[in-house]
Amino acid sequence: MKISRSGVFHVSSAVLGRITNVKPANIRKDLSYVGEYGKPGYGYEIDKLLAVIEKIIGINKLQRVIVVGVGNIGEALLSYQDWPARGFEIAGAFDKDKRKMGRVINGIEVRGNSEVPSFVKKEGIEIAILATPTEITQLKVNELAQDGMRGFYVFSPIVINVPVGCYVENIDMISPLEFLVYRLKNKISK
Amino acid sequence: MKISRSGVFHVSSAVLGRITNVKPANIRKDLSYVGEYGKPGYGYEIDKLLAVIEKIIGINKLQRVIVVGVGNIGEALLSYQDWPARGFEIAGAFDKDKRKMGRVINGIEVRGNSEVPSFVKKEGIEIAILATPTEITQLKVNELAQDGMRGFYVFSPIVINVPVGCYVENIDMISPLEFLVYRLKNKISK
DNA sequence: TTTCATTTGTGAACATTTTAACAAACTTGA
DNA sequence: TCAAGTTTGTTAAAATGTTCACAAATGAAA
Ligand SMILES: NC(=O)c1ccc[n+]([C@@H]2O[C@H](COP(=O)([O-])OP(=O)(O)OC[C@H]3O[C@@H](n4cnc5c(N)ncnc54)[C@H](O)[C@@H]3O)[C@@H](O)[C@H]2O)c1
Ligand SMILES: NC(=O)c1ccc[n+]([C@@H]2O[C@H](COP(=O)([O-])OP(=O)(O)OC[C@H]3O[C@@H](n4cnc5c(N)ncnc54)[C@H](O)[C@@H]3O)[C@@H](O)[C@H]2O)c1
Repeated sequence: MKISRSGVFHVSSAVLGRITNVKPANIRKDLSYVGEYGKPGYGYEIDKLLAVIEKIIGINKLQRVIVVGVGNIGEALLSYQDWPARGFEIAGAFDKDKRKMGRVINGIEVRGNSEVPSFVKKEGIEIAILATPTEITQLKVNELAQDGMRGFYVFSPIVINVPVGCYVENIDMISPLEFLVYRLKNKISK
Repeated sequence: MKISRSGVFHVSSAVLGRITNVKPANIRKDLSYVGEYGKPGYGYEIDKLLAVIEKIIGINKLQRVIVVGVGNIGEALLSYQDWPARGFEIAGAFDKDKRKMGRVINGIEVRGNSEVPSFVKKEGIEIAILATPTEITQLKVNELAQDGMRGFYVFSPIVINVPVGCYVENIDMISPLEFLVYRLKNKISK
């Protein structure tokens, strides 16, 4: 449910709790850690709350990233329409495969691996999304760290190591499905 | 690091901890909750440990699922090569778009929406992966629940409600990227 | 204004998770 | 067989996270 832009300008922790399946007290406590944004008897101003949260996360200004590896996942990412709404822009895409280089997907040109260093330097980009084959992902991260990248969002289901000053987030798209199987089997409502 | 099938047949909590960045005591405690599989002075037999875990999760036998919505993500899922290694098989795929129906991707035929009820009944499938536009995902889940589906793996970044006896797992592919931005900004090593 | 109904922020109670520490159990090699 | 060296499973302590409950603050209505 989109509660913003629908004639409602404020929201209580009770309502937020109903929407998100989180206990209201928990929501209030969490928000209290980052400041006091609510008014007693009224709730939280939605626009203000969103702005504050986006500022805290750091997605209040557009984040430009590159995609490395334009295979199944990489292509889906390039074709994704909601990047701007989420505060991101895919500034460039790279693949080692000659058959993919030169292709333009959703307005984004796929470049060769060798262009990475100059591209990210010129564009001032620090975050890379990796959708490369699992076997080479760690090597690729090492390489990109050398090129000055500092944030890595990795789709390979492995533990990735990075130098100090660099940060990595992993996503394993299959694990939640395994967990679903487990819950189904054991009737675990969560 | 793949530690199985490499001449090593057992592994200690210390080694598992190094690989996964988890404290050894934590690994031992967690494993102790599901039984006693380790030998003092020796560690855990890798094959046995894997078998036990797969059995507990329920992925020791092949899990057959359907994919609903063959767009960017849906197509990437159909093309994914590692489903068998992970214990899954995509038994069928469905889309409402006539242009996608009939297409065969990675050996899987894309069928029309209307075929879902008979297909899942005949094939005895209970789990659906939804890669549909965010706006219609909840509706689609309701529909599939009517058709007898009991597990839903949802790619839309929204809270999904299901009837009792049904289970849902969500994956928001963008949130981890937002968190990466936050960590980068605040130098949070995790 | 004043009253009534809401809703926040938080201190304290309660619950869960993580960590450290170590006796007991096992392997290995002599 | 025995002694030395590992590593487990578990207990208890410490740390972290969640929930309750309520005074204080605010908005809305009269
Ligand atoms: N496809 C899925 O649905 C899916 C599901 C779960 C996990 N994953 C994981 O996501 C990752 C990517 O999967 P995929 O299915 O998109 O793989 P893919 O094989 O379709 O794509 C990999 C791409 O990386 C490119 N590449 C290879 N080496 C490169 C290099 N050195 N530099 C730049 N590009 C290079 C390849 O040319 C290819 O285009 C894998 O780790 C996979 O396990 C994918
Ligand atoms: N593409 C990405 O990289 C990405 C990233 C993050 C989140 N997501 C989320 O994943 C979901 C799917 O995204 P996408 O990019 O694959 O979307 P998409 O628009 O490319 O694909 C959606 C598919 O669903 C089909 N569809 C529509 N209505 C249907 C119906 N009633 N029954 C069956 N099929 C129907 C469409 O024909 C289309 O093929 C969305 O919720 C999106 O927010 C996607």
